Amino acid sequence: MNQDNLIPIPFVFEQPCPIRDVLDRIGDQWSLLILQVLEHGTMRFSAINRAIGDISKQMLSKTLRRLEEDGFIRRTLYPEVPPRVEYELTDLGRSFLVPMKGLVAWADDHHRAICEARADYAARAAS
Amino acid sequence: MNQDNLIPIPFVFEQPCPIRDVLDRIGDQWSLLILQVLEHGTMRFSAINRAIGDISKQMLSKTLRRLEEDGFIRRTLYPEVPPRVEYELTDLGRSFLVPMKGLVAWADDHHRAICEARADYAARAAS
DNA sequence: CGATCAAGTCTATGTTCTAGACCTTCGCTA
DNA sequence: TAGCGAAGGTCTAGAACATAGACTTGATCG
Repeated sequence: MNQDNLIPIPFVFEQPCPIRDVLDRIGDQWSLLILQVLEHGTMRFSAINRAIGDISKQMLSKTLRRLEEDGFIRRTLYPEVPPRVEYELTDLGRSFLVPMKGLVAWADDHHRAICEARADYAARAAS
Repeated sequence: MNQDNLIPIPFVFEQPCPIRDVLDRIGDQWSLLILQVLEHGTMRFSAINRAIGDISKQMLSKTLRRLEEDGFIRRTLYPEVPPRVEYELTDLGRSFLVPMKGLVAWADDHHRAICEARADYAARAAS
């Protein structure tokens, strides 16, 4: 019935799995980008919006809320008119930047190789 | 018209941006998970499927194709019946594991803190 | 009086993901 | 000899999610 005893699988995620839990939250289109932007200091909603450029306000709002929920960022509302809201990294968020910078550096270093791989793939697909 | 000269923004992504290019591809629900699974060696389609557990075949197929396109993994088809297809990391893919392991280690180390942050947030939301 | 600001939310529309049926070709079983 | 199951997918229908853009709120400016 189950193949697992016939064909051994080298690796299976236990469920629930802490890595998956974190990666599922952080591994989306926008979270890493937002954290990267906030590295440069406290920022207001619209400033983050403009820094990223092509994120919708709804998605930004939702992602910020999730990052706040997970303790990566702190949200401070100043009840002025018009309202002012500032976002900044928490200690947890700042500590996350360390492994993330490794990822970003890798991306920077290997971007050319990836582009070449894409060109190769396209060339092979065409033939 | 444009606020950028009135309110300085500490950070703006240039477009096109290599970091965004890589992060947009790798930063999805499944790519990191698949690469992590493949760290343990060459695997067949259905083995990856079972290792991850809750990915749909379509998504797995699509994500594998994208990873292959970007040069992270190599796909080898053995024209037997039934067909056998094996996936393995390329050198590029393996080099990516280095920064990724940092991320995974961080996730492991800080999972508890994140869970606490979530509980705090829920408690504050309830009150 | 009307426009404008910031930080969102709401809505309509469009894109993407999921679950599950289906395809192929062969060997095995009944 | 008819039918089943295997592997690695693809196809389809429906659900979930993302986007663009209008709308809100209340003080301030012209």
